[in-house]
Amino acid sequence: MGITIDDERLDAMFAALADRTRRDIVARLSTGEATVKELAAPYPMSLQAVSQHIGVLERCGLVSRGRHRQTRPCRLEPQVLESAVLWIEESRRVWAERMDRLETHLADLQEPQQR
Amino acid sequence: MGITIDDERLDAMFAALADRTRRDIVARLSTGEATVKELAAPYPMSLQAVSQHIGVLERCGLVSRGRHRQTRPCRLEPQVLESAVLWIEESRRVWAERMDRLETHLADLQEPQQR
DNA sequence: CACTTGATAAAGCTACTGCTTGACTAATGG
DNA sequence: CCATTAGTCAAGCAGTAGCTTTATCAAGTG
Repeated sequence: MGITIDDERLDAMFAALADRTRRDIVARLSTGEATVKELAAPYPMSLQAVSQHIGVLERCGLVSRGRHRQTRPCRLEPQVLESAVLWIEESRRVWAERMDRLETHLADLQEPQQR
Repeated sequence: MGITIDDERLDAMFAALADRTRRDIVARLSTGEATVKELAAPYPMSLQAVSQHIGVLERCGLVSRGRHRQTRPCRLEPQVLESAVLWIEESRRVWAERMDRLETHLADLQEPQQR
């Protein structure tokens, strides 16, 4: 029971976000579309390397590429970020509930039974 | 400006969560402490492999290991999960704000200026 | 047409990951 | 004391990730 999110998608998404350059690109795209060349400009690596990073983001659904003249404008697809948040929040929820029960239990022990 | 979270920590955390076995261990630990042996039991891999996975989770602050008799009870440290959620929510917030402005702008274009 | 620009494809190289096995340590129990 | 249990350490190996360089393609521009 509980929300089950596709494991392969989570693998790919977390792996994609585990790279600073790719997180940077995601943050940049959250402010609007950009071409590969524009995205590559700030980095000391080749355009090809950045294109490969975008490929990783595209494969896990975080980014999509369109076509306009010779350029391939990239845009963020933020919906899938939701699945990562859902997974994290689920673990935190279970842990928090357990801590609540634990505190209640400890309080019960401390306070002698009133009967 | 805005919240800046330590990049190395995010690298390590997202990389740790990019593995199904490790996500599984995190989920298991959200329901309570467990020893290495207990955590390893469900998996077809060696105890050493699971111990290494726990090491990865420990290095990024998601899990801590205590000592009790011969065992090393592991427990979840869910606070650091917060930084991952914060990073994701920041990108989504920026994107959502931009979409709001875009909608407003499009509405302004559609509706002729009233003056 | 040839040339430039924006981008992908493919091959190769280094470094790291996930796993294995074998050896070791540390605490408990006969 | 020796044996067992729980776990770590270390070496090795196959597979992958992140880059590079070279080559190629596709869409303007002179």
